[in-house]
Amino acid sequence: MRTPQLPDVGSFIREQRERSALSIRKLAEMTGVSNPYLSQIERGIRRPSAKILRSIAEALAIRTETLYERAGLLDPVEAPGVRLAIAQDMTLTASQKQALMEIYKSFITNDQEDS
Amino acid sequence: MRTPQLPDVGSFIREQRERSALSIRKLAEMTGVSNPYLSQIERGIRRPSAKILRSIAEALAIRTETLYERAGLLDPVEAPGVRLAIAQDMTLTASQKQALMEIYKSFITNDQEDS
DNA sequence: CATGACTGCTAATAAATGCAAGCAGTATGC
DNA sequence: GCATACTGCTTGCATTTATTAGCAGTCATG
Repeated sequence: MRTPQLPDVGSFIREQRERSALSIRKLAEMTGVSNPYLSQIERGIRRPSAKILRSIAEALAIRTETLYERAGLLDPVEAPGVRLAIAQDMTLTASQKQALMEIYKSFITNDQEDS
Repeated sequence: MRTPQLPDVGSFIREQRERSALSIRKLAEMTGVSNPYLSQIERGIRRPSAKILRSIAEALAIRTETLYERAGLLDPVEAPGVRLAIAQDMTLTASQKQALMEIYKSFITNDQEDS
C-alpha cells in the first residue's frame, strides 16, 4: 500500500507561486521546467531534483537552501543568534516574542540570498 | 559530441575517501550506495542525486553543503568574517596569513556539521 | 599451486526524472 | 454561437539514476 504523496515541498512551492501571482505556465517559462512537471511537483506526485529546485527557487526569489530543507535535502540550519536573543529577552512578553519570531521566520524563508 | 566527464565532485569524493583510508566497497556499505555506482561517481561518469551526496557526506564526515557546492547544486557561501579578519590583521606576516587561511579552509571543507 | 579475501570496474536491468503533445474547463471579445 | 487565450491536469515516452550480478587483478595464507 503505497501513498507516495510527498506534499511538503510541493505545497510550499505552490504557496509561493500563488503569492507571486504566477501561473504554472508562467513559472515554467521562467524556470525552464515544463509546466506539467511543475504541476506534478506541486501536488507531491514527483520528487524534483536539486537542479530543478534550484531554478524554482531562483524564479520565486526564495533562498535555495530553504527549498532544499523543505525537500529534505538539507538539514534545517539553526540561526541561534536571533532566536536565542529573542527567547532570552527580559523586556518582551511571551506573545511579543512569538510575534517577533513569526516575522523573523517569514523573513528567512522568503528572503533571497543577496548576490 | 558528448564528453560527460564531470570530474569535479567525483575527484573530491575520491580524495576524501582515500584520505580516510576507505575502500569503495567499505564506503558503499557505510552509505548504502552500491559500490559500482560510487566508482562511477568518483570518475565523473555519473551525476549523483542530492540524496546520494548527502549520505556520502555523512559517511565521510564532510559538510553536506560542501559536497553540494562541489556538485554545483549550491552556490559557494562566502565566509567573509574570518577571511577578512585574517587579511586585515596588522600583526601577521603575509606567510602567516597564508598558513592561517589554509588551515581555516581545511576546517570548513572537512568539518562536519555538529549535530 | 590453490583458495580465499581483498581491490576496482563492466554490463545489463529496474526505477525514477523530466518533457512534448494533448485534453477539459473558464473567461473575454467578435 | 464561435474563436482565442488562458487556467491546470493526464498520458506516453526518452533519458538518466542507481542496483544486482559478475569479471579481472593483486596479495596473503594454506
